[in-house]
Amino acid sequence: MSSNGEHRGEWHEEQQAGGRRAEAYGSDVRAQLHHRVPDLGALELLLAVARHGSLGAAAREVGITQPAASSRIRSMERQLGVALVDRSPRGSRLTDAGALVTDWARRIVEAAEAFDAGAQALRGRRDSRLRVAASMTIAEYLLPGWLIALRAERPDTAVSLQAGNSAVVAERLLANEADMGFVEGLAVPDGLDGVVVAHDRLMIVAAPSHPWARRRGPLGLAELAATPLVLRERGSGTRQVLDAALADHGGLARPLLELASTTAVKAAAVSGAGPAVLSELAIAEELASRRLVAIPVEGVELRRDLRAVWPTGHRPTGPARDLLSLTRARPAG
Amino acid sequence: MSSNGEHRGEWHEEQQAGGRRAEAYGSDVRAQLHHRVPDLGALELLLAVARHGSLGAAAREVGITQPAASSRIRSMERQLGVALVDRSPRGSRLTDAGALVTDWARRIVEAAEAFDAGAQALRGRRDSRLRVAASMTIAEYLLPGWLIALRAERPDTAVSLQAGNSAVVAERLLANEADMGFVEGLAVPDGLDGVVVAHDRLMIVAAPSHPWARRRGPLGLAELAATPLVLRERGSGTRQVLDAALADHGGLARPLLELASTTAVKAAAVSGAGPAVLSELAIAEELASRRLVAIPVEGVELRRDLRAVWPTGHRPTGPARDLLSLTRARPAG
DNA sequence: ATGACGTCATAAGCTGGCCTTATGAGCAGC
DNA sequence: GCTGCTCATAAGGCCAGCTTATGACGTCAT
Repeated sequence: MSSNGEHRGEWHEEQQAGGRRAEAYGSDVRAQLHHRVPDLGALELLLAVARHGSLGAAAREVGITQPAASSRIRSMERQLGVALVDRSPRGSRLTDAGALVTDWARRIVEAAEAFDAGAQALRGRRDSRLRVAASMTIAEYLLPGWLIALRAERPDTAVSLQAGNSAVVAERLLANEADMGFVEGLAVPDGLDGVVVAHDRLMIVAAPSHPWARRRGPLGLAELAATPLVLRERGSGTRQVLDAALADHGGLARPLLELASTTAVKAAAVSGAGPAVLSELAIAEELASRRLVAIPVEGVELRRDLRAVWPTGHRPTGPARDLLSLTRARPAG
Repeated sequence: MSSNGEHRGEWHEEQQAGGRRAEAYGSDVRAQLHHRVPDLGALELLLAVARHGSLGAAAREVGITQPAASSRIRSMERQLGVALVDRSPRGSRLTDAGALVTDWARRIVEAAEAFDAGAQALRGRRDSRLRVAASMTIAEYLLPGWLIALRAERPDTAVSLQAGNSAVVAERLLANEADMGFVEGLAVPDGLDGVVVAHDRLMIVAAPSHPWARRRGPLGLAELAATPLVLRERGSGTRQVLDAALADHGGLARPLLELASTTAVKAAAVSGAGPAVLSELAIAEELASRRLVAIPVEGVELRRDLRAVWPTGHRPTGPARDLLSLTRARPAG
């Protein structure tokens, strides 16, 4: 957040043209996503239609009446300008375009599920059956998925989440204010036991337009160390790992940009500011869609262990064990 | 969806104190995501608040008034049961929980952007400046990201999209009803030229609970061939590649399940039905969150080339070239 | 100190979207 | 032809979210 506020800003100037309603909305109402994307309810309904092959059945699933579903799908088709379902007296099937739209919709709904799982844990009461404390990276990228999986297996487990750095996690666990913790970093904090549940690899990434994206061989360490990069600020977790790994290669060059959040670094890299170093967790989607390209580097593995932790001697039991078993890394590489 | 719905409900009971409503909706209203997840407009507003550090400024960005923003954020906090922003007379900053929620929200908004980019192209008129024909896999997973990137670089390029198999893509191109195509598969259709823009690797995946997820070494080819898998139906693109690759190892065992869509295969695998074979594009997120685990296999690379194609001799120019340059794979492996 | 400008909150009123119920029409199978 | 499924249309109600108008609080410059 913050920090990447410059290469935007061209476009919300005209929005305030001022005046009343018609003007207040400005001429580019449609710059807002939610005017062009159906709301979650409609998307859920569409997925239900895809599953059931019937508007009425879908309506029942989402708890509305058939006419409501009918009108909602219709207005979604109007909004998108695309026919989504073929209606017939014996049911409704998705059109080809509808199938595609449904797939895209599913991604939104999945993201919403992760949001929900996370938010629910964040609100979680102290009396939850499973109180989790986790580092930011883990809470942000991994935990929602785990919570969804946990919910699928043990629907009655109420989870609460507290996010913070390793020290906070340790403190919570030792004060018995959390049943299980997740930390990233090189060592297990004092007083805690733990197991590695995953590895977070730091990757060198660049926009596809960057020359490095066209290299033939992997990057040499010296070259990496000599190139100004987009980085998190000194002191951050990822920066520590990076500094440590390159210490005996002369250390890093002066950064091209130092930004305060993972998101800002990512945005800078995507927009072509320069090569950046980011957790693979943060960039899975950008890699898949080729908004970013991973640059192989010779001779370093910038790995960081992600661990589940608990107070020494108190192996997790009950819900905590359920969660742990979901997250266990497979032993081999 | 479904599955949960009981261990909550303490706190938005009172929101609809009204009598009849409660019944019309049925008792498990809250099973629906959109009752627990703020709508897109609210999420966009939250992101704007994060960027600007001020409710008023955020309100201006999204084109509403400050009181509207204030009330919207507040009701989002009520809905989630979590304080998201610290208000002060000199601005508003996200709380820790708010930062986390904002990160989760960003994923939803990004998915919505992809949806929007795709839907817009799908609706696109024949007179668009760039008419694209693409295979399903590419249209589903890759194209939205490319379109977002293209829009960022050339905001005035109107794109239209037609999805279909290789034959359809070829036909469109040759009839000059498309300016550029994308196909997956082993060969370039007759009459077309093309370049490889990406590689789609088929991966063997299983739920983390599956024994294969705990193997030490990679899987042998023979063992793979002997194990019933969850697969797409015979004739599908992924199935062809798989059958070809394993032909000289005795071919595949009888499938455990044959399903009609990638989504269905994925769902079966995640739910632990058995190991499945899926495009890496389809499972990036599941791998990152460990809902699925990739099983390394000895001695095969199930690769499939993804190519940009055009009628022989008509190298892409103008908008088509812009798009192509976004998608170009880097030469090395 | 005092006013100007920034922040956010509260109150009252309008409106549009989405829901409901009630009804009708098309097609399949006994 | 009846029964059961499908979807569509019409009329009416309610609520969420918007607007404008106002007030209170804090900071900074005069």
